[in-house]
Amino acid sequence: MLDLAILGLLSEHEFHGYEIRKRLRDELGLFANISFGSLYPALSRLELSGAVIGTESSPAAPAAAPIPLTGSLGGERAALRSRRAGTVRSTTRGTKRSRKVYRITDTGRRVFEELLAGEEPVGTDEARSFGLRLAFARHLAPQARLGLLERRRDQLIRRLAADQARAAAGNDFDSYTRSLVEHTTEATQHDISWLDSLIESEKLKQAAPRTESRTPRTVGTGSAAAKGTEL
Amino acid sequence: MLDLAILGLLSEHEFHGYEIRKRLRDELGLFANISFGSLYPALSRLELSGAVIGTESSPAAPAAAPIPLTGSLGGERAALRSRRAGTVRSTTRGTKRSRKVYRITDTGRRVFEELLAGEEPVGTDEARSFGLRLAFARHLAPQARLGLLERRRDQLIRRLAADQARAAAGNDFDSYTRSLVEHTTEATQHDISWLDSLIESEKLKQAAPRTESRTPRTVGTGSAAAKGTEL
DNA sequence: CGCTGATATATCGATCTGATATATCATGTT
DNA sequence: AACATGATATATCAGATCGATATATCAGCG
Repeated sequence: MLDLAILGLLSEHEFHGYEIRKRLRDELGLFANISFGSLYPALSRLELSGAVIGTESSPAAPAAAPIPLTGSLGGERAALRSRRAGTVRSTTRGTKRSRKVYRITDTGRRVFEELLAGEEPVGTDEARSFGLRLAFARHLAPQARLGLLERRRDQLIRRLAADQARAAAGNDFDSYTRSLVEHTTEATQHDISWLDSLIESEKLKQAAPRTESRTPRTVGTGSAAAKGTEL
Repeated sequence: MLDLAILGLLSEHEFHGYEIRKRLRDELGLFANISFGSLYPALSRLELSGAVIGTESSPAAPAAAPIPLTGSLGGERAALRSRRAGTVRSTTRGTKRSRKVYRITDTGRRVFEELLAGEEPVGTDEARSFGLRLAFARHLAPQARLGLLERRRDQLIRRLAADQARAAAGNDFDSYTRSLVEHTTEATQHDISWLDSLIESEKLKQAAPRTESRTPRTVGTGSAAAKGTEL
């Protein structure tokens, strides 16, 4: 889960831990506020497995060139952004505090693709997981993307059936519980409608011979990934 | 969280672990499928702290009366349900497998009331937590109940602001992410409308001097007011 | 008769959360 | 100038939960 989110962010450009947390919170909003107790261990894990490389960007060591990197442009932008736009101050000293900037590796990209195209978890945080995958859906091949949407729809259909069974069986519910069950059912229905519209527009998009410009490394089609047929 | 759910269920009548899991899954639907790795440790915890008492209901010990309880009607029904309706078989041997039936204590009731009336957690599972509290809201005093609803509404208002900030800031989002953000925003708005209607009907209910019959142990604010609505 | 699936309890490792600690710097307040 | 506050930044800890797995009993099915 978190690995996917981190690699997804880092696949666009490099970040340090704190930035990752902020982006996950402010941009996606899927992880309300990733705990540092999740984030930093996850980064260590990923570094250990070779999916990312962390470069110490300490202020006390201006000796060794401050990480040239991919042309340093992405890093520069990130650093600037983290410095809260403005206050040009740079020169030599005082880069706040030593930050460890993480870069994705080729291995990491492969892991990212596997995670993204791989099996979605069922249960507790399927919603969060789906949201995350959808946010990175542009990295999926059209086929895999459609599969993602349809598997999610199936999940929701099952959930709706459960919701309705609850609503039907619960005659001894008090008014609060009944209202809760009804509201939940409606929310699920709303989710399904949304999925339907996503699926429809996705099919339209794939039917039309769109020779779109930016094709950002799609994944998922080639392999023998069990598509919707697994239920 | 789980403690509250367990105590809430047990405050109505006794259950064994497996039943608790089923009820939480089938009736409330808030915990998709409580893990046994959560449930059994939680029961042990609660037993250790004196909030519940577990009685070994082994098939080899038909001696001690199998817990009469609240007139045994509720328990009977539960037992029957768990036995999958029919096959009267009982006599001496083979009651499936030894079950440990948990009963709430007075301490447990006090803990339940504290948990229910206590601070709601912010962050990750505020939604689940609220749903759970709402399902047991009938045990709260009208004042506390209204407070619960209003605090939840405040949470959602803040969440909506965050959602809208995301939607406004995200011009570089792709269509999938944008759709996700929009859908999330709509869902939050829908939640707020729901809360509004709950709050309104709660206020109406409290304005009317309903001297209803069954007052099931309300908690929260010192005032012991009446609570109607068995609808 | 064995197979599958439901009932029932228990434990394990992994992960995630929330809290806390430590440190640097920018800003605002008095 | 002194001081507090709050953002930036990394790290670690205890506790809760999850998903998987193990074990065992029994019902229904073919």
